[in-house]
Amino acid sequence: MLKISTKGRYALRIMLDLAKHSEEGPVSLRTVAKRQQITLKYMESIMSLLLREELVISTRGKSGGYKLTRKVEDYNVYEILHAAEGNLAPVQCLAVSENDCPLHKKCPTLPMWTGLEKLVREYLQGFTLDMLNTADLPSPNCGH
Amino acid sequence: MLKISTKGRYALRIMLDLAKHSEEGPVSLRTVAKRQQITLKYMESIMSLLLREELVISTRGKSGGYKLTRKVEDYNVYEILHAAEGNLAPVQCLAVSENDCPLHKKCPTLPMWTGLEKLVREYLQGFTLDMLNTADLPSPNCGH
DNA sequence: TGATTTTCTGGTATTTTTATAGGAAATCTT
DNA sequence: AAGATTTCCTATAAAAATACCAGAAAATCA
Repeated sequence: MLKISTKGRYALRIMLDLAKHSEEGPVSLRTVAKRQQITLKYMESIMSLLLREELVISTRGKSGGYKLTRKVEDYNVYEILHAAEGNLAPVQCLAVSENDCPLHKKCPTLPMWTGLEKLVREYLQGFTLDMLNTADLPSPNCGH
Repeated sequence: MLKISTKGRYALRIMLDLAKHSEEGPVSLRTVAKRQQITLKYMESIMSLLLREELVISTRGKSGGYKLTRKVEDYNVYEILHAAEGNLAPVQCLAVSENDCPLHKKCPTLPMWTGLEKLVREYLQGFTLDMLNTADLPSPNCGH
C-alpha cells in the first residue's frame, strides 16, 4: 500500500544516529539500540544490508562498532531506503531488470507507474542526512 | 516497500474495463473476469470496496452487473487506489486521523513524509480513467 | 418459477514482514 | 595469554498482510 516498512524507517533512524555520534570513533549497536529503542538483533540484520551497500563501515571487537563511510551531506534518503528495502518501484514489472511483460508496449498504466517511480526517487534523493539532522530530534524518536 | 498491491492494480484494471464497456448497460463480473484474467471471487471482494465508496453502482439479478456512477473523465487514479487499498500514506503516523505521536513536533523526518504523501497524491490525482483508456489496452493486460 | 447475478459471511493458504536465538569470528584491553 | 566486547552468520518463529475459495442468501429479470 505504498508503505515504507519498519526496516527502511529503522535504517534511516540508525543512519541519523550514526551521523550524530560517529565523529569520535565507531558507534556500537548497543548504544544505538538504547537510544533508538530498536532491538539489537533486528538492528544487526539491518546493518548487514547497509554494510553490503557500503553505506557504513564496521570494526569488530571491543570498542568496535559502525561508522559512516562518507560525509553526512553526501547521503541521500533514497539510497538508504533502497539499501534497506530493496527496490522501491510501485509495481513489479518496473523492478525487474529486463522488462519481461509481453504487453508492456501496450500497457496503458505503465507510463504512469514509471513516472511515479521517478517522482518518488527524485524527491527522496533531494533529502540528505544532514538536512534531516539539523531538525535535531530527541532520541529516541517516534518511529518514523 | 512502496508497492501497490494487486488489490489496487486489479481495482484499476476493473475500472478501466468498466469504463470501456459500461455504456450499454451493466457489466457482469463474469465477463470482466474473462477479459482480465482475475478470479471471480477475488474480484467480488474488490468490488465491495469500490461499491462502498460509490465509485460503481450495482444491479443484481439476470443481466445485472456493475456500472460507473460518473463520467470516465471524473475519476482519478488516486481515489480508485485509495478505495481499494485504504490509506496510501507512506508511514503510519500520517495515516491516523489525529496525530498521536507524542514527538511529532520534533520528528526530523515527518515533513519529508508529509511532502512525499502530497507529491504522490497529487500525481495520481492527475490521471483520469479516460486518459489511461485512450492508450487502448488489449484486454487482458499485463497485470499493472 | 427458474435462471442469473450480486452480496454476504466466513474461512484458508501463501507470502512477506518483523523479530528473535545461538553461537562463531574478530578485535581490543588488561 | 585471557577475558570482554562487538560484529557477523545462519536458522527459525511469530505476526501481519495478501490472495483466494466455498456456499448460500437476496435480488432481479424473463
